[in-house]
Order: sequence, then structure tokens, then C-alpha cells
Amino acid sequence: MESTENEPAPAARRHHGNRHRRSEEARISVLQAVDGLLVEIGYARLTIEGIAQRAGVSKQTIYRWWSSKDELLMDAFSKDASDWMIPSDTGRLRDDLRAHAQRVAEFMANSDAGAVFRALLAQAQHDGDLAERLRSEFLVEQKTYERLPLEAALQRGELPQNADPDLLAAQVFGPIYYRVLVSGETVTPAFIDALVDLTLANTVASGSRPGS
Amino acid sequence: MESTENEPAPAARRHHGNRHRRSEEARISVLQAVDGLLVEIGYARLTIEGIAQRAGVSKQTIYRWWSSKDELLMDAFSKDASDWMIPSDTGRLRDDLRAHAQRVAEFMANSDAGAVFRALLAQAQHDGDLAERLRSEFLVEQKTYERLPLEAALQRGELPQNADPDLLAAQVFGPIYYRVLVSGETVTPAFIDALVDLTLANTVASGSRPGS
Amino acid sequence: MESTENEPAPAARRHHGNRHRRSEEARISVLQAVDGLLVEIGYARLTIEGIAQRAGVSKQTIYRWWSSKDELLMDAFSKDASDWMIPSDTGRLRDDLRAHAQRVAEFMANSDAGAVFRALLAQAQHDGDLAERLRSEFLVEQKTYERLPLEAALQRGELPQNADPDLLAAQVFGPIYYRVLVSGETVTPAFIDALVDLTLANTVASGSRPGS
Amino acid sequence: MESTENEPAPAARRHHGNRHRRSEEARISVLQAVDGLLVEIGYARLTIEGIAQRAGVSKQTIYRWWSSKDELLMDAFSKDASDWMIPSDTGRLRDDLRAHAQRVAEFMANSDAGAVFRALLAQAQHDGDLAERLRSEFLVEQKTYERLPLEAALQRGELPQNADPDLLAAQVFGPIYYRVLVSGETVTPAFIDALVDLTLANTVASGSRPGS
DNA sequence: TAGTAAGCGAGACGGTACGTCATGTCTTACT
DNA sequence: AGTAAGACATGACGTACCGTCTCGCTTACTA
Repeated sequence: MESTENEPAPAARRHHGNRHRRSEEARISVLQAVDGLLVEIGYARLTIEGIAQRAGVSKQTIYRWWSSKDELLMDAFSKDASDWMIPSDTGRLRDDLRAHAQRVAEFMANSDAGAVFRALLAQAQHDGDLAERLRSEFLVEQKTYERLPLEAALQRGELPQNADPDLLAAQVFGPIYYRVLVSGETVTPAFIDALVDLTLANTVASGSRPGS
Repeated sequence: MESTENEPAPAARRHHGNRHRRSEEARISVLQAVDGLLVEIGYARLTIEGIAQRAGVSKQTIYRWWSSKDELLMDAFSKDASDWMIPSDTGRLRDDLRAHAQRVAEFMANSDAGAVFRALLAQAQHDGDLAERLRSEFLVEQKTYERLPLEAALQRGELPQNADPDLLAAQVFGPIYYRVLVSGETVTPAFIDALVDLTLANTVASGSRPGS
Repeated sequence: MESTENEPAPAARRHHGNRHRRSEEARISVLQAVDGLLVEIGYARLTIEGIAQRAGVSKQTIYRWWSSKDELLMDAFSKDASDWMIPSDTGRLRDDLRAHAQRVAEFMANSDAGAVFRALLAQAQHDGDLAERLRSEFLVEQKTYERLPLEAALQRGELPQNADPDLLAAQVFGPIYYRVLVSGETVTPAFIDALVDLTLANTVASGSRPGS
Repeated sequence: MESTENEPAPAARRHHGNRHRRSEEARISVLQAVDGLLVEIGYARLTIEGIAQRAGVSKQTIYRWWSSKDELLMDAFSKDASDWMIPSDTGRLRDDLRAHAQRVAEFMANSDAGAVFRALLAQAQHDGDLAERLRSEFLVEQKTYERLPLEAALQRGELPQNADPDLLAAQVFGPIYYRVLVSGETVTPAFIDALVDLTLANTVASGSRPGS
């Protein structure tokens, strides 16, 4: 079975699937409470009771619809994440790569959605299931988009045939994630430019070799 | 009644360790308990009470010497981390870089110390102070070592004068951290080789450009 | 190797009993600390650590010389209690009884020593050993003094031969203790006078009968 | 919208006890645990954790409904105390007084409820609030009952008009409390008889005088 | 048009762990 | 030997949240 899964949106009240009448109001105010509290007090002090109170909702309602704090965060995150993913496509590899790298850096380091993402990534270090969900629901797609400009360029012949978009993307984006998640250094435009230039200089000169 | 009762006292060693005040015995058994429990039950279920019990130590003793669970982890980590840091130096850049990258990958993904490190990195996402400590006490040094083979090669003239060791290191190691911490992909020797080759291909051909 | 065991002080130093040289200074400052703290913060918040700190003494020193907090209180109490016990003796029963009753009431309700005594009596409810000590070291004597005016009067022929001083004392002093320890009513001179008058009226009229 | 909101009231009693919110089951098992533990291990070793465990209840539940160990004891005591209070009324003062004095002595010295009462009285020495509660919730009533036979006798003309029941009661019961709480002597029937006889001998002969 | 049952806010419940406090014992270094 | 200092194992404290569980209410769908 496969459903369109999108909110029908008009007035309506389709009562999709098996649920009878879940309160959309409650759902939304919970997710907003999560967003708000995460920014205001941080993940460490985020509690189900706090969320329930802030949302004006009973704990039971939260437990009815989400199985854990992390799943709640996943939901709150999905709501906001998609805006940041899609790369521009100007037809000029260098520009597209720079622009998307800049966008990813901005998302990771400075956006509210990025804050939630970092929290989730942190939890994923302790929780394999969450890690798996996070990957399948977000990272796979994210990675696809990071590869996109390179694959387009390959198609256009802007890169040598043997260039490996996966590997090239890793060399551009890996260091960005590292700075945000590990070293805490700010990701400057100059750093991004250098990464992109170095990566492209290389492939133009020699082609890239296959990765794992 | 009077008994000899005196330590024959060959050499010193009257009381184990350096106990002038603090019990070295307690300190060590706590850190070992942390290591053991972290591996056995994971960070999420690690409790101070559990550590105290396992170590045969009172909670108060833990709180007397460590201000938080994270600081405890930092200590437990420092104890083990240094083994993994120092790169080989054969005088051949490609080999040294591959070897050290392999070592870092092994540390991050498969060692006990790496498990503690990942847990700390996760906590550091929620706690700026911890992040700062982690950086100053470990990452700075770690990064220095990652740059070392490149700097040596630069010195030897194996790299162009304008090569930027920092940036090159970022392109080799960034993707490794990414795989371990974010995407969960295994870091294969082939992947490492590809990263190193691509990075060096570039610099030999064109020199690298300065980053931020 | 241990042998010489030099006595710094040759002859002398023997003095009291078996102890070598207990610090009188410490003993006194502990007892004073107990008095002070009991008045300032009350029994409920009196701690050995607090006493040690206030007295400038180590906990060990306290534990060396007193086996429990209550024993400490007993000591502190003995120091002050004796002042209150001895009745006047004017040769007029009614006056002597009134005066001593007044004195006992004052001691119980308003003196510092009385505060310690009430605290001890309270602890004695939970601790049979303390109760026993309190009785043998204080109450027996206290009771003797309460009987004294009556026995003197009996001797003088001021009371009938068959009067029971013990019982009469109980009827005068029992209600006073009751008011202080149980009902919390203040013990007024009028109440005392009434007690004494009623008790004596009785014995003059009829003689008293033997109690248990 | 507006609802009458009144309790239908008739049948009611749906779930055991009055549970609208609070669990009557928990309340009772806590109070029973207190009773049991107090008798078994004594006040000094009575802990909230012990009570919770014995009652099969969480600590939080205890703290939710009782603000302190002493308040808990008050509750446990109220439950049992009333049985002991009401004096017999045969119409013969001497008999009624003896019987009630005997009953009070039995309660104070030998009953379980009396053990709780003595513990409370002890705590009341250190805690003015508890003392106040104990007086208003128990002692006032207790004292009324102690006066009752005397007042009835006064009404019947069995006592002189100017007799003061309060004072007479004090002389009968004061010494009983003193023996139980202070001197530890057992309260024998002979002692009680002597107290009553002496007290009545007096009033019959001379009338009593007003106290404070 | 009433009855029924799901979702809901509220919050009590049995638990676990927290971080703190005081206990009584111990060791060390000093006098 | 007695002492001040203070680390130590122990155990209870009172608090914060956990996840589960009624309860009584409101509402939308059925019968």
C-alpha cells in the first residue's frame, strides 16, 4: 500500500487511515513547543513534562502519538528541514557547489533547524535506531542533493568521465560538517571557496579515483 | 601488650600510589568503571550511582572530584586517548597520511576510547563548556598531528610551497569524521586511499590555495 | 624500626587518672559550642559536624570522648543543671514549696539549661539508654529535692504522720511538668499557688494515703 | 454552556473510598506502614524511604500528601487516638475518675497509639508548629475528657460549688503524664487510686480554689 | 437524537536517579 | 598520644522526570 501522505489541506476532515480524530491543534502546538524550548533551554533540559506544559497538552497526548523524545524531535525537525536542502542549478559547477556548500554551512551552524539537527545527531551517537531513522529520513536525501551539482556537471562533460561525485562531495562537505560538529571553527566563505577550488582543481587536472 | 606492627618497608610503597590526601585507588577504579560501563551499557544508561557501585566507591567521592558526568568522561577519555594520536613518519607523505588516516578511522570507529570520544562529542553539542574543554584538551593536539605529515612533506619539498597543510588535512580527515559521526558508513581502506590520492594528486599538479 | 619512644616530659604529667593528656581546651570549647548551637539553631539542626566546626575541633576528637550526640548533650547539661535544683528552706512548708515550684517552673520553661533538658527528655522518648542515664544522673536527685520541703515539714510535725511526701510532691510538680512538656500552657504563679494550697489543704484536713 | 455541576451523590461510591483524585489505598497503606514501623524499629530509625517501601508506595506519593515525617505521624496517630479518649460515666465520681485515669495511663504507657503519641510529643519539643497542631487536634479534646467526670460531679452536686475541675484534673493526670514521660516509673492502679483519693478527700473537705 | 467511544487535560501513581547532607571510621601530618 | 583536617563508604534526604494509569469532559460518529 502506498499513500500520498500529504495533508489534504482544504477544509475537509478526511480522517485518513485508521485514526478517528486526532487533534491537529495539539500536534502542532507540541511541535512548536519543542522548537521553542529547544532554542530557549537547550536539549539537555528539554523534558516531556516541560513540552506538555508549554504546549498546553497532557503528557498522555504526547505519549499517545510519539514514542520518545527523540522521535518528537525528528518530527519537529522534518517540519523545518526541507527548506535547506535543494541546491541551486546555474549550470556552472563551481558556482553551484559554492552556493550549496554555503547553504549547508548556514543550515548546520546558524539555523534553528540546524540546532535541532545537531541535537538529533548527538542523540544518534547513543542510539542506533535513531541514527538509522535520521539517515533514512534525512541524510540520504541530503547527500543526494550534495552530489547533485557534481553529477550534473559530469553529465555536461564539465568533469572528467572518471570523476567520482561521491568522493568529491565528501571532500567538499566533510570538512564543513567537521568544523561545525567537531572543531567548532566558523565556516567562512573563504574556507568554502578554498575547499571547492582545491577539489575542482584536482579533478580537472587528473580526474578522481574511485572511493570505497 | 605491644606488637611490632611496623612495616618492614623495603622501599617506600607504604600506601599505594601518591595518596597524600586523595585516594588514587578510588580515582582509578572510578575511571575504569566508567570505561567498562560505557562500553557495556552505553552512555544513555550510564549513571553516577551505577559508576559508584561498580567502582566500589561512594557517590560523594565522585562528586567531590568531578563536577559532572561529562567531566568524568573527559578524564576517562584523556587516560586512553593519547595512544591513538601520534602519526608515523616514514618520510613518504602518501604512506604517512594513509597510515595516520587509517589509525584515526580505527580510533573513531572501533576503539573503546573512540566510543568515549563519540559520547563526549555528542554531549558537547548540548554543552558549550564541554565543547571548549574537549577542543583545548584534545582536538587541538589531534589536529596538529593530522597536519604533521603534510608539514613535514612541505618542509622536505615534497609539496609545493603554497600548499596549505590545514586545508589538505581537512580534506583528508573531514570526510572520515563525517562517515563515522554522521552517515554511519564504514571507513574502508579503499576510501582512505582514494581520499589521500585525490588530495595529493591535486597539490602535486597545482598547489593548494589558502583557506580561511 | 621503632624503639626509643621518647617521653618528652620526664616526671610529672601524670595527674588525673588514666588519661595522658586530653585537651581540656577542646573539651570545654565543644561543650560551649553545643550550648550555643542548641540555643541558636535548635536541637533538630544540631550536627556533630556543626559542633566540631564551631568548636574549632575535629570530628574525631568529639567521637573520641563522647559516644553520641545525646551523651554530649548530657555533658553540656550537667554543667548547667545543678544551679537550679536546691530548694530554699525557710521552715514554712507553704512558702518553701511555692518557692521551689516556682524555681522548677522557671528552670523548665525559660532557662537555657531547661531547653537542653527538654531536648534530652525528648530524645529519651526514643532511646531507653539515654532515659536511664538521664534519670540516674539527674532526675533522681531532682525528685529528692522536690520532696525535701515536704519531708522537712513532716519531720517538724507540720504534716500528719501518714502524709506521703512522694505523692504530695507528685501532685504539686506533676502538673507543672505537664504544662511545660505537654500542653504548652504557661505556668503562672497563681497556678502554682493554687496547686500548693490545694495539696496542703488536703493533707491538713485528712492526711495523705500511701501511693504505689 | 453551563452545567449544574452538583454531585449526584446518591449511589456514588464508585471506586473504593473517596477516590476522586487521591488514592485511598495508598493513603491507608502508608499510615499502616508508619504504625507498623514505629512499633517495630522505633522513631529514630523510621525513614520515609522505609515507609514507602513497606507501604509499596513511591516516596513522591508520600511527599505529595504529607509535608514531613511528623505530619505523617500526626495522621497515623489521629487514626487511632480517638478510641482512648472517652471516659466512662457511671455517675460515681471516684469510680469514673479512677477508670479514666487508668485508661489514660494504659494509653500512654502501653498502647501502640501511645507510642506514636510519645514520639510526637518528643518531636513537639523541637518543633513549635507540630506542638501547636498536636495541641489543637488532640490535647484540647483530651483535656476536655479528663475534666468531664469532674464537671459532671460538680453538676450533680457531688463536689462543692467552688471546686475547680481544671485544677483537680491537673492534679490527677499531671502526675500520670510525669511518670510516663519523665521518670519512667510504672503507673500502678495503687498510684492512681491514691491520686484520686487524695484529690477528692481535699475537695470534699474544703472545696478547691481557682487556678490561673 | 441519544448513545457510544475516542481524544483530550489533568494529574496521581510506582519508579529511578539526581545531587546534597550528615554519619561514624579512617589516615595523615603535626605538636 | 592527642589533635585538626578532611577523605572515605554509607544511607537518607527531598526533587525532578520518567512512562503508565485513571478520571471526567468534550465531541463526532453511529445506530
